[in-house]
Amino acid sequence: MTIKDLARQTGYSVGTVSRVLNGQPNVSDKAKQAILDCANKSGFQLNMNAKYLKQQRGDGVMALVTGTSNELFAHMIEHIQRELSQTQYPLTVDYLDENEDAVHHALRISREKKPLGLLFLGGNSQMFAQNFGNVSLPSVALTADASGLPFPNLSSVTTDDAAAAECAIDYLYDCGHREIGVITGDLLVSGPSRLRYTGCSRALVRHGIDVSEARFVTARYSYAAGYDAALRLIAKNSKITAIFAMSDVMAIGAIRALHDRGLRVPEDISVIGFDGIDPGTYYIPNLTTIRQHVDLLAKRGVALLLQGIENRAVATHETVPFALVERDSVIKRNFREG
Amino acid sequence: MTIKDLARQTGYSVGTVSRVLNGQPNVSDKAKQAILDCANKSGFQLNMNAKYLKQQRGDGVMALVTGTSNELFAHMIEHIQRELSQTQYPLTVDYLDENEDAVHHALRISREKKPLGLLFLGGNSQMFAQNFGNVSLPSVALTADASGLPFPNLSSVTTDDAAAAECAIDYLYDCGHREIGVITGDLLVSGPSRLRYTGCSRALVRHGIDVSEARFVTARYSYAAGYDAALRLIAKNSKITAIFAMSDVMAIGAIRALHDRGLRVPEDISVIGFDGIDPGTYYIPNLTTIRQHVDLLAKRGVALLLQGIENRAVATHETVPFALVERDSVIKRNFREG
DNA sequence: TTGTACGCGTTATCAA
DNA sequence: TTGATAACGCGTACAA
Repeated sequence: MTIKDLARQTGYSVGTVSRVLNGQPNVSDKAKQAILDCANKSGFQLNMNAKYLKQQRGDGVMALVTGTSNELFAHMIEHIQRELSQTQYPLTVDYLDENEDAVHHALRISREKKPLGLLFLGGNSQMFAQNFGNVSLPSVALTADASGLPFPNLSSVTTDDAAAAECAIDYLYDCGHREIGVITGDLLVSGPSRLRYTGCSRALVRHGIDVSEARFVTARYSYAAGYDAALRLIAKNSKITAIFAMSDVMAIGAIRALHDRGLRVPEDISVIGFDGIDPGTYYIPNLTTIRQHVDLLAKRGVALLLQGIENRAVATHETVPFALVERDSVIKRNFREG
Repeated sequence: MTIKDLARQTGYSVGTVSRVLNGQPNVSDKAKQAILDCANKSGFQLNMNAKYLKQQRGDGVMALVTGTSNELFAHMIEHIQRELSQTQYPLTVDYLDENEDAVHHALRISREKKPLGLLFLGGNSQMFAQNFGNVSLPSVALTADASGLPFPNLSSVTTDDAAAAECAIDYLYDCGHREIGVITGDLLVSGPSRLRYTGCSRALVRHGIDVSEARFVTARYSYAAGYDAALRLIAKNSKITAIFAMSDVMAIGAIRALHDRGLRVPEDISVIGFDGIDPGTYYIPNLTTIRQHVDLLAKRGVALLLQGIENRAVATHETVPFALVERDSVIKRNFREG
């Protein structure tokens, strides 16, 4: 079934059929009726390959999500969808593997589907630095800070990761914790992790706590890695009374590990996470965390993208508020020292 | 950058360039070198629209995953990937929204990308029943039983959901529970849920427990829905000592709800889940569950697909073993009655 | 071993 | 308001 067949069956030409199918003007109601009827009856679908091949400019925006099962991004996509549904731009989402190069993919997409704009969820800034120069579409990076990058068409919206991490450490300190451990993401590949590390250091120094290597362990963003990391951390430093994990997923893995070692959370060790995803809400103990403002991230991201598309606005870099969510995985210690 | 440009730059013709890019024979090493060099240097990428449009038959298989953030399917995809990497068939994965029609999408894919075979993860059997007649590619449904359907090109691999649910109820019974509640999926849309319901009934009847409406509540497969469902269940039937939730996600939501009502799990109420996904492993209490054999599901699914592709084998319907994973969310009751 | 030319299904331009 | 026809970028007979 092609538009050619539709044309033959209805007695019109492919030109007219195409115009009807794309809702273009200058078609008689009679033709529209006949063609639409026939299309529905036969379950006709346009071949997008041909459409994209011919079309020199699409009409939607595309979101590139790096890292499949990522709760945070999943929610963000929902909000983006909602924002975009207020506009005329359809959204298409592509899911990429953790280790795929989002920018590389963006290049292909630009040529093939020719969207009006690009939304990057995740992906590390090194990718952007290296290859983004070749993409010419208005783009915005969500949760990856691009403010240091020299691209006039790449905006970004992020949580202030450094400040947020600082807030987490401050909170632990205020609860009386002095021996604080941190489970970080991979500082080499994750921009947000680096920023959060910076925030941690700043807070620790400010409180007169040494920023020794013994406080930090690195992990991938998974339950299993968090589990493992917690074990390494308490092996390295047995006096720890509180842990800041740079994601909720790692925090949950960590709590489980402590539990399996016979340590109670929060009575023996407190744990604070980062992100504010669903599973933390349903965990026992209810996970104390720094919540990223997912809907604002989405809302501002879409707004900046539209500005880029409609006003050719130059790249802007925004930061969005976060929130400390006090729940049950951090406890106040009785402390004598201050 | 098109193959035309590559041809011009290297002095060869588009025919030769195309042959090189597709690794076809009858090309001089010299030409191969020159063209590949030039392609790499310029970061050339084939336009897949044009490729698919022209190609009358692809060379890979496609997996259609219904329901984005679904842990079970995410793992299954990994295993499928692994299986397929042993073969010559590249895998492409498409993620569909919960409420999209996978078969509809399959139809489009068949025409546009022309894969050799289709793998359906999720999707309900009503879709298959209604529209699958139009797809002619060898296909296999994973976790959706298609044995009742009259399609010679649609195989299926499932866990024996009825037996598995029966096992869950038996286990609760053996642990001394008599007042058992069940959180089901939507019986109207979910085939597996219906089968599990059947298994539940069978086991309850066998144990002389009434199959009253008061034991059952329906929920979507989410934490929040599980939470809500547990509340409804204990409101309906306050004597319940054990709950079988038809997914781990619902089970976790349920445990949280019970916890918030001041009920301890498993001391006051036991909970058993279904699936065997990661979060259950890291939950506290460690979630007792019926584990689906994800890697076998993947392995057999791929095997059946290959048989369909390579031997035009007629559809086969298999069942794969499950496992009762005894962990900490179910407790043995002291019971007097037997 | 290489080049030429046609067609995949659509959009878009131009003439009718 | 409609119809013919030229692209879009590629694969592939077929000819050279």
